[in-house]
Amino acid sequence: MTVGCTIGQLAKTVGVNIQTVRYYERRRLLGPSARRPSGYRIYGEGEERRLRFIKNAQALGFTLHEIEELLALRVSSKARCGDVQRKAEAKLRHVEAKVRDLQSLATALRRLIRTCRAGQPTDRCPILQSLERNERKGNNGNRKTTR
Amino acid sequence: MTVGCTIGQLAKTVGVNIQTVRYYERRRLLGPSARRPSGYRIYGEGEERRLRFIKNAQALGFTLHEIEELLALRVSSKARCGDVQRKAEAKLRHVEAKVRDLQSLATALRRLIRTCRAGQPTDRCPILQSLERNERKGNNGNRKTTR
DNA sequence: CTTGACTCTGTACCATGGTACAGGGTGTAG
DNA sequence: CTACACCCTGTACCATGGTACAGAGTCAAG
Repeated sequence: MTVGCTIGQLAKTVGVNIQTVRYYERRRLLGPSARRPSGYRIYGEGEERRLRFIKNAQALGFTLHEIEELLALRVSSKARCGDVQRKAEAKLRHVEAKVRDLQSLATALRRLIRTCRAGQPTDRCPILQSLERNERKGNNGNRKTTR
Repeated sequence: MTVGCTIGQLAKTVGVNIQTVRYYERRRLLGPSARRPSGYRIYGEGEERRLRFIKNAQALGFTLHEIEELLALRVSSKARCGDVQRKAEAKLRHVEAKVRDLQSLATALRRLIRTCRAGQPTDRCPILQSLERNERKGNNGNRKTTR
């Protein structure tokens, strides 16, 4: 199965837009294993696995650029598991920081909801006030946490 | 302090690009409190707080569009805690969902990191291998988790 | 041989969140 | 009065991750 499929078949089986597959080719992430004389792209199982790799890594929050690096690691015979591990750990710290930030926001929202006595004007809302602070304690000027 | 500062002073004290301040004005997020006869924008403490609000909310992963909604709540003098409460509850569900997404992502990353034996060549790296799988179980086709 | 579905390339467009000019006017210190 | 830093508007451009369309060629069924 999928021994020499077209771009449309590949896109369908993996669940991706055809345009997106071609976009990945422009980004040098994917590329067909061959072309028919007519110019039609031919994809094999390797390419299907590679495309799934891209989509799965993306679902884990990696950017296409980071995925490019992971793919390079995978291909490089010199690279070691430790290289991948370090990248994953960096991403994990990234994600954990964001979770903490969001949880403190959720806590603030819950507090607001609890303390909200209907009738009080919004200029005393604790969450809104908290967003005006300057501190940025845990997250020292480092926005772009996950993006 | 900051009783009638220019755009450059505002940008500097909050740590934002001048162009970005003007961009927020185009997006109807900020706006100066007044203009000098020459057309120079004048910003007061209220605007500084508002700008910090935007940056803090952004650091927590809110889009500019969502921030617009939060600001609308804060600014409206007619808005009551009841209004805020409903918005806050919606926002909370939003944030909680985001936290869940990110936590499952973190769990997946941790699992991968644990199983990684660092001396191994990358063609046997469990992280990379797992990224080729088809399953997508916890996170059913729901990418765009963080973006 | 025709028809319809599919593919090709190239280019344009979308949203998001900015950033960078160009070509002018303003404000103030010396 | 002159410099120089700053501000104005308008427009263009950047990256990211796609998506769409035009106009042409290809493939397989009937």
